[in-house]
Amino acid sequence: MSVTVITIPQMSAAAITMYHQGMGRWEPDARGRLERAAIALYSERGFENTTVAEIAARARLTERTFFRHFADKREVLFWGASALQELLVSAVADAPDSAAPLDAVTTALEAAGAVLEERGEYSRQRQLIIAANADLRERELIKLASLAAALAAALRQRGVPGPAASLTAEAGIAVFKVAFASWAAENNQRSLPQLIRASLQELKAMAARGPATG
Amino acid sequence: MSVTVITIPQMSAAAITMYHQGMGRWEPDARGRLERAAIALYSERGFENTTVAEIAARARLTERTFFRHFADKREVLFWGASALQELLVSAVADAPDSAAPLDAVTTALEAAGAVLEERGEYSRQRQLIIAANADLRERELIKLASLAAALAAALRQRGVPGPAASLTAEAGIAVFKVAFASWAAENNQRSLPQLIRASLQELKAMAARGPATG
DNA sequence: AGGCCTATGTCAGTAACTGTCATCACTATA
DNA sequence: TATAGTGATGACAGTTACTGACATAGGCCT
Repeated sequence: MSVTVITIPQMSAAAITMYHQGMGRWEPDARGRLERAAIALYSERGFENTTVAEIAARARLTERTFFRHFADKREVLFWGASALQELLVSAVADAPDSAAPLDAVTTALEAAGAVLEERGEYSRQRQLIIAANADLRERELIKLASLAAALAAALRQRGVPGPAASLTAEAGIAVFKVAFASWAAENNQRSLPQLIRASLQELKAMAARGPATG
Repeated sequence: MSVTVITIPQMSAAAITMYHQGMGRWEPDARGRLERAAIALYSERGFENTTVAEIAARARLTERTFFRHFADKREVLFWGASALQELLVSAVADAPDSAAPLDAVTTALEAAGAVLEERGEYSRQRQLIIAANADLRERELIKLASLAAALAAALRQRGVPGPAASLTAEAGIAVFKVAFASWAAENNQRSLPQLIRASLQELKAMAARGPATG
């Protein structure tokens, strides 16, 4: 049983500019080179048909160095999720006190959706890679689950009781999933934040309907 | 790129009883022996600290045979999910036409919950193993996602439009997750179906609240 | 009797990861 | 200015999950 902790090597900006003056020991931005090489290869020939050795070779590095930067072969596509998670959590924390829990979550998701839409090209390419492979879909789900847990925690900070917080967060993620799927499917007819709002309305309508309401 | 299809070897009941009369070529119920060995070892020393070779050895079989019965090391704990999924889907299909989508889903989940509660001891042991390992949690999430997809398809059969069906199914799964977590946490104070009903009520209340209802 | 079927064994191979130690440009300090 | 770190990478061996190909030998059918 061993837990590997990944520390991200950082090369100073000075070192990067100095390299081209012949000063650096290594070509700069190893992590970025690995990431670009991986995404290119995953796109070209698929995730399963790409070996870590090939990624490293294209980035002019060794396999060992790949695993120093990324915990595993999948994580290349997911390490950015933590930044998005922080964005979401602070958006929920900053929502006005008057906002209902579900609305606070949805507003936060709209903001995140806007960010994703800025990186539209990258987002779609990444989504294609993930959709094509079962292992990657697994990883995506656990990232979303972690997002839901973080949102639930943020809601509890706002005074929402435990189970309601979990349920609201999970429902918010469901809203996001459905909206994102529509966005990826249709060709930019509606923006991601718009789709998120629409999906939320649908959730509310669905929950309100039916005989056994209380 | 290769997809391995697992065909489950079946030994006839006759062959099983005949074995103890010295007739069979192999000890019977290889699959069951592998499953029991795996669960025992996962419980004793954890999933990561158990090798497939050890499981096979305890079951008096080879590693290769393990992979003929289970697609991978995790699948031992999840192959039963397909039966549960079929139960869920047919319960949704059989719900009365008058039932609202979300209520049809929840009723189905209550039935599944009752089944899980029968296997209470096994369910809890399995849950402990899964909770202790990230890879297993990933696998569980994708099984739940597949369940959600199957439920959504069943709802569409009932005439529920696409996005609403997805959203209802996802919400149903969220309800189930929260209820199951409570059930595993508290000591049999409330039954699983009861907890599912309570969780559903909470979802409905949450969706109804707030200013931006329409 | 002969031949097919099936569950398992045997064995060799690939590729994802991990641990350990060496290297050597850069940096801080004496 | 010598010297002692520091940090990112390389080199390399080892483990383990998984796959493919072929062998084996009971049971069954004709």
